[in-house]
Amino acid sequence: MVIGAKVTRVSTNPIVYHSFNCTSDVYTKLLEAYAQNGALQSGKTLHAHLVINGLAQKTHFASKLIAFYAERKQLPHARKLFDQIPESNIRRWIVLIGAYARHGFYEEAMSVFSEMQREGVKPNKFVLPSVLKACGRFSDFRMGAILHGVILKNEFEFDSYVVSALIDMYSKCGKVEKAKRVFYGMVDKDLVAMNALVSGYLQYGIVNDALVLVEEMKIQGMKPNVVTYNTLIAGFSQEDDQVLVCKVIELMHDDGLELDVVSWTSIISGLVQNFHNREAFGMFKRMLDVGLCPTSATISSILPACATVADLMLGREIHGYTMVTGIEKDVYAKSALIDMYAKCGLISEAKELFSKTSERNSVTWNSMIFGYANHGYCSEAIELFNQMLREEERKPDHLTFTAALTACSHAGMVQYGESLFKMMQDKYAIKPRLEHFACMVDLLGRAGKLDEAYNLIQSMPIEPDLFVWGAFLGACRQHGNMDLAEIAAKQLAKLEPESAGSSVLLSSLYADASKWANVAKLKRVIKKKKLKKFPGCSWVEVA
DNA sequence: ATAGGGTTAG
Repeated sequence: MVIGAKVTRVSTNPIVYHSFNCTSDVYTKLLEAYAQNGALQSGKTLHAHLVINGLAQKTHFASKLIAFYAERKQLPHARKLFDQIPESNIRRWIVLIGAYARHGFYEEAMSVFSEMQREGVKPNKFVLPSVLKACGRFSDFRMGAILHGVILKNEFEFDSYVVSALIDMYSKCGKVEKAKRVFYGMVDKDLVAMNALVSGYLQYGIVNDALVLVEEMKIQGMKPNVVTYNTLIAGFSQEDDQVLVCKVIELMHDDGLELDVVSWTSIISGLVQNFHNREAFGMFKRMLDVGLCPTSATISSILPACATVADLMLGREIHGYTMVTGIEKDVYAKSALIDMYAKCGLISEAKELFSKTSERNSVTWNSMIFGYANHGYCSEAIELFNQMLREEERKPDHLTFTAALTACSHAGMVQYGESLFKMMQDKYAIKPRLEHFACMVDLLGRAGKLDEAYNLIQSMPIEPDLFVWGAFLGACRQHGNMDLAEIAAKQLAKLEPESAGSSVLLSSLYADASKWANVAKLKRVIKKKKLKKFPGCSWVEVA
């Protein structure tokens, strides 16, 4: 067997290894080769062979195997191996925590870090950036502040990786002042640290400070890179500020940089988020015209704009592209596709995608449950919700419960809905939000339990909004309760003076009750306030 | 080991 550059081409059949009676060296080379581009299956085969030869638990191999699985997002495999190694060495912890943080499992990253500390392993400067990242993404400021203490105590504050990660953590937690203080305390300010602070300013809405910082640092000789500019573009585009987006593009040109796929994706994403679907499609086309290939992020950004029957054709084309490129497997793109089909009413297509999915996150589940619930497949929605509860790797979140409660409300399942509302708080420690109260009011109200709905509203720990009162008013109308309807309408008038929605609803209520004089009076009020009723509309697809 | 773009919402 030849060992060296061509080692990736070696057969992955364990019988072949066995017959060659491999040495440790061969395994090491194989593992290193697989680490970069090996398929998951090849790695598993090699792993099996190491187990047979009693080598899997040797620290040297185990660390490499952990890294192999972690890199392919096989965190449960990585964790299992990790647990099988008795020896406690910080490298293993770094690999595992880093993998969790890189793949978005922030809670796991932090809990493994706590575990590491409980076992008496002292954090070093290599593990801290990953943990700080997890804190930031999870907005765990308390933990982040403790880590800041660890950094100072161990004199890690001169390590640029650690400090940049610290600034990023404070930025993500919305503690811009702290981020600023750390940045200005740096002796050698580096680009990554500056970019982290720019991102903090933007998230905090101090757009001008972000621009000023970049200009200031330019004067001091720092050269912004494409990451700096993309951060600015993303922030401005989300704010729907096309003028500033253009300004940044000009700055990029001045610096001799051109827009990359991340720049385009940021622009498209902002347009879609701000409902400029046509402009987003235009940008998407221009991006293709300049020869850039959309990534899974581009696809997940543009798909929500196709989630209407009128633009389904484009959505289908994009779906085709994801199948050809392999992007379809990406959990973001997959969830967006499921949502798109569901929103267009193509439940069976959504379902097919959902059932073929190997990797699902809460968004994937929620999209499908919402799809069912919003199209009247209430029992399917509830069934899927229960399946999610049974499959423990993904916990339901506040949107899962919104989706499930919506299904209950459409199906008139009052008791079950009430039990879910309770379970959400007691078992999953999710505080009810406005949308949950709105669902509950809708659920109780539709069932004619107006007093219970009203009591619920009055017991709310947060101020009811127009959806809550709107649901209540709708129920009052349905059941012809004028007294409670007037209470709701008054609250609505306070909340949404600029919209005529509640007044229109109230006027039809009065019409139902044959109080024509009141209808006329209301219509005058609406006219006087120049309120506009948004007409309902429908789309047909023209081939 | 650190910085940029992404999916669900009554």
